[in-house]
Amino acid sequence: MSFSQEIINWYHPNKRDLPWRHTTDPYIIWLSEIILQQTRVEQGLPYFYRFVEQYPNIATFAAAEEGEILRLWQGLGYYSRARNMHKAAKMVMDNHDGIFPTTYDSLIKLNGIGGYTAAAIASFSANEAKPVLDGNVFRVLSRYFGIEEAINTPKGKKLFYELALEMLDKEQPAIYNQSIMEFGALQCKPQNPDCQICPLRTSCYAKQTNKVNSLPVKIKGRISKDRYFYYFVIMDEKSGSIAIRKRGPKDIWENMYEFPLIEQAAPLSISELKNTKEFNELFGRGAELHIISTPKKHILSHQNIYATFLEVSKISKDSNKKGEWDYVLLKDLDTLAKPKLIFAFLRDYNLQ
DNA sequence: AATCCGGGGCG
DNA sequence: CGCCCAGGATT
Repeated sequence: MSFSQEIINWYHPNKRDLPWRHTTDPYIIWLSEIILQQTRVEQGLPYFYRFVEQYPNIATFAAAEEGEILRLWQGLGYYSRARNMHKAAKMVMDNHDGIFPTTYDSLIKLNGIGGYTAAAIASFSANEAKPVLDGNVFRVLSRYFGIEEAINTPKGKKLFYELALEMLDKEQPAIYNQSIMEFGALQCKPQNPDCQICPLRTSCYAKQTNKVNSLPVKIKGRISKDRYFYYFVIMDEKSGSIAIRKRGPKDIWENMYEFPLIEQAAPLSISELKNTKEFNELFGRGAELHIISTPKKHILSHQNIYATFLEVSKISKDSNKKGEWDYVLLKDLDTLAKPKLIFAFLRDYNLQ
């Protein structure tokens, strides 16, 4: 039996019952595919339900404010996905008459949709014969066929794409694409796959040559930078407000909310912090500082953030000249999209 | 071609 | 701690 047929035969009795597998609505499939980018099914599932309920169709999604979408996305990470979805939704309303496209060539032009997602939506919603190429597919193909070319180089991606296209069952691309991804997720897992029960074990190159743990090949990487954030909690007791700022572009957490901060490349003591030019510009010389929490390590894909939260009082009257922050009522804080680091702090210190 | 962009789970 | 996850955009 062919590789493709074996994969499909494995799928039917072993597949998970996932909500986006009960529809061919490209909008619903789009929601699920963007949520699942670099995200495990179990982590994305609750977000998928919330988005479908809040925005049941493309029109309601496009009509929402970006901040509202970001707030619903809060905690899931890679927030450019949410911002790009909003742009894509508006593009569908403006350029496609509100009808979500189902062809690969139309989909690939939408913000946040690349080769993988375009192939996924086109095949799942309209059975277009385009192969998906995600982490699961790279792994299954490299192991089964013994491809030692790195999966994260242009040369490797081209090689794997050609193989993926060759293996694609053109008669049933939707089922085949689902099958090979599910096979990678459940059977041909990254770590410690149980090859003894794999239906492909006798013809699998990696299994037969004992290379399961060394495939796929991936060029290393990921040097993490250390950043030290000193967050200032400024309460206005009379109005029940707290100081908040919105992050700008070209850095992490674009358009999300946090406290006023001073960032350093190296750790500082509290007295050193008070003597910085930045501190004086923000608060003036008479301001008082009290540590709320010791440095908390927050790990992102390319950086380690060490965040210290400090309470500031007795700030001078002419502080905040540059409008670094706004005051927001504590009761309204929940409506703003905040990174995990911030909303976890608010929760832990009962400010929310 | 390389780097950036989150957060979580697992061994 | 390092690796990986239904990747894509930017430089």
